[in-house]
Amino acid sequence: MLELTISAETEEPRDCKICATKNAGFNYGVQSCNSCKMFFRRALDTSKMITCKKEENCNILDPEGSKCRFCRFHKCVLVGMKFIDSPQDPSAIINDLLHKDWTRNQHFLTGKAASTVKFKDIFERGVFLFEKKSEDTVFDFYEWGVMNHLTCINFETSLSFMKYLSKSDLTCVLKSSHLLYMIFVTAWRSYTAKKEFMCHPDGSDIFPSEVEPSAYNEKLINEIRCYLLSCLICLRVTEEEFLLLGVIIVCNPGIPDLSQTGRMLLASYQSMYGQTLQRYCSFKYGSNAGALRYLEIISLSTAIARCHSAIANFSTLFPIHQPQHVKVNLFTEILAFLIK
DNA sequence: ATTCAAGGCCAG
DNA sequence: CTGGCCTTGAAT
Repeated sequence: MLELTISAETEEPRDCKICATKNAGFNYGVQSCNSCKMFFRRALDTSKMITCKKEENCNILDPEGSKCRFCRFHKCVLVGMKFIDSPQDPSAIINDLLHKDWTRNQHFLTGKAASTVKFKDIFERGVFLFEKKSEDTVFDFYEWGVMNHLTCINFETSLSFMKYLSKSDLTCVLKSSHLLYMIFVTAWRSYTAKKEFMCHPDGSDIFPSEVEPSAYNEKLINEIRCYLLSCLICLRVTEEEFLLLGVIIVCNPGIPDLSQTGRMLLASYQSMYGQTLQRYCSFKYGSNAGALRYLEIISLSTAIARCHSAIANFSTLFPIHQPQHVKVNLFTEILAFLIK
């Protein structure tokens, strides 16, 4: 009787939660064999993309599916393997973001989109090719807009957690979060240039020149131009706060259509960046004022969402009020895809 | 954590 | 078919 209970309890739960090998140990917080531990460690180490050649649902338990690195890695995540070293050094995280953001801004200020860029390539994973633009190049609204999209997407996809996401999850993230992030970047850029309304680096408008402001509700136009920017000015947002809130927005796990592993991955990274922001705030403002400050910065995302919704309203009204000025180009294609 | 031999995969 | 490169799992 006693013997039966022991054998029943000791044999089953010892299996590796990923590949079902007997006599698994305990690694990364999960019952797992040594091979899966090594596999997981290596998958985290490499900066290379891991992809599935089939449908991203290979069965790790059958010998055929067990060869798929993507599906094995995602099963590791699914059964709960911890993939973030905790706790992370806040200054290392911030420095990494500073560097990525600097690169984004350089591309935006000095580059132009390569002529080969097509709409269908934009939301795929990969590095965009930017060409140097000459000193005397003058961008119109649409050219600034395309560069803003491309450089922001390039930044977003360069974030460390993006390489873990499946193709469809990557598309979900970009489709739901990219425009919010780009709006925030545009407001930040105008804020650092000490402007009182949103504009491009050369001071040109964030509306196409053919837009006739009097055809629209003045409140709507002002909301897009000024509301978010006035929040940044009012809060005197620092660069670190901008960078961290930016990634917190990009790794929002609450967006629709994500796979379960995608949600878990994003949630962990969002929490890591959130903790970094908390620690930054309490370091900079003291622990009491820091807690309040953290909430103020987080609540900026409401202002970003408000601007986003105003832009969505505007782009619905534009073809109604000024149908003769509707254009089809790369910028309007991207916007239509994001707002639909 | 690092090292190593074996096996798989791809290009020539 | 062959050689080189990469991944893997077990041993150190």
